[in-house]
Amino acid sequence: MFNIFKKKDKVVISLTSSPKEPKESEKLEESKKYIRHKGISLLSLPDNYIVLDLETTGYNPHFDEIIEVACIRYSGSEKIDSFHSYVQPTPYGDDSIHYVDDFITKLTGITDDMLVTAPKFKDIANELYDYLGDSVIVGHNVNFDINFLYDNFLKCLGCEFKNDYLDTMRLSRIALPDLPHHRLKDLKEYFSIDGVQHRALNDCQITHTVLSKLLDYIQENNVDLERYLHPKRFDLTSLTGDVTLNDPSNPLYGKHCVFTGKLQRFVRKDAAQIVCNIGGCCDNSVTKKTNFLIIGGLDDIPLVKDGKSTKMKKAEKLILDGQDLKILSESTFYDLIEDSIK
DNA sequence: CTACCTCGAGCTCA
DNA sequence: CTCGAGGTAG
Repeated sequence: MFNIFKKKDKVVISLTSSPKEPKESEKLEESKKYIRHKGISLLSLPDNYIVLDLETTGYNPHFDEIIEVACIRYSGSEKIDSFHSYVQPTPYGDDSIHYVDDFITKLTGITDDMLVTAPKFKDIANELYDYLGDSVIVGHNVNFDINFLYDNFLKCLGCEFKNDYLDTMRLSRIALPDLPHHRLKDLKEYFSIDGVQHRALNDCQITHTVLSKLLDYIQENNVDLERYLHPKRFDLTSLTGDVTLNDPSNPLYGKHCVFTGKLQRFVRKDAAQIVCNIGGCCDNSVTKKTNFLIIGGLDDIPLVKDGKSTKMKKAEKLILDGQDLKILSESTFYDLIEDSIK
């Protein structure tokens, strides 16, 4: 099985510009050069994949550098082979050779001595690039690693790193939403996994164990990944009210309601539930059936310029056509449902 | 109905 | 970066 997460495909055609093109579009081309065209974030795996981890001198791919890289290739749950190398970053300071500061040494155990004889990234770039091939990359918050690799491959080889990837942190947040945190450390404890953290190869092993535990859990508990692969907006028409709470004397009873804008006191689904309990019915768009349009705040919402959403404009037109439709302010709406929310 | 955009909140990586 | 809650266009 091989799911694909939908993503806007911002493919940029490069270098077709002629010298006579106006400045405006040249600037656009220029800005596009800094967009990373990465692979796709997956939620399930093909048979072959590579677990990867980097140690770096910091968080920022722009200023910081890779000091260790490790990968393990798997076929299913079986380890095939691995790749490991220290990487020598550019030294800092004067005479004495310093590659990493105390904080990073303390965190990772990697010292200047270990990097003196290490290859630079450009020396391993080809071998690593070939090793990774077009395999799916697995890692914890793997975007971090992908971004470092992307920049380094681009710089050293002039090519983009476009491999698809699976992020165990994303998977964990979906599978175990009740965990307070989803750091690798937390999952290591949660699943009782042994091993010292912050060494690249160890972290690969830990990440792989986390991965298989998560996949087992997802399998056993029928976790719905489809929802994240094809996100759907909540369908208000699917709501069913509690009949015992129906209030035939309420003006909303038996009427069709639509919301626009952001409500102060509720998310829309909860407000819709209240309407349904009264005995009303909620829809997602203004139609010939609509009796009430409830207006939340439109200020923050993009594309609503003149203070009127398209729902509001449509409603005003229908009212002119004689439809039994009233536009309610948010506070009027609260007055109407007051009795039902106790 | 389906697809895609946008914003803010919350979080993890060395 | 991802998700959820809002929007629009076709």
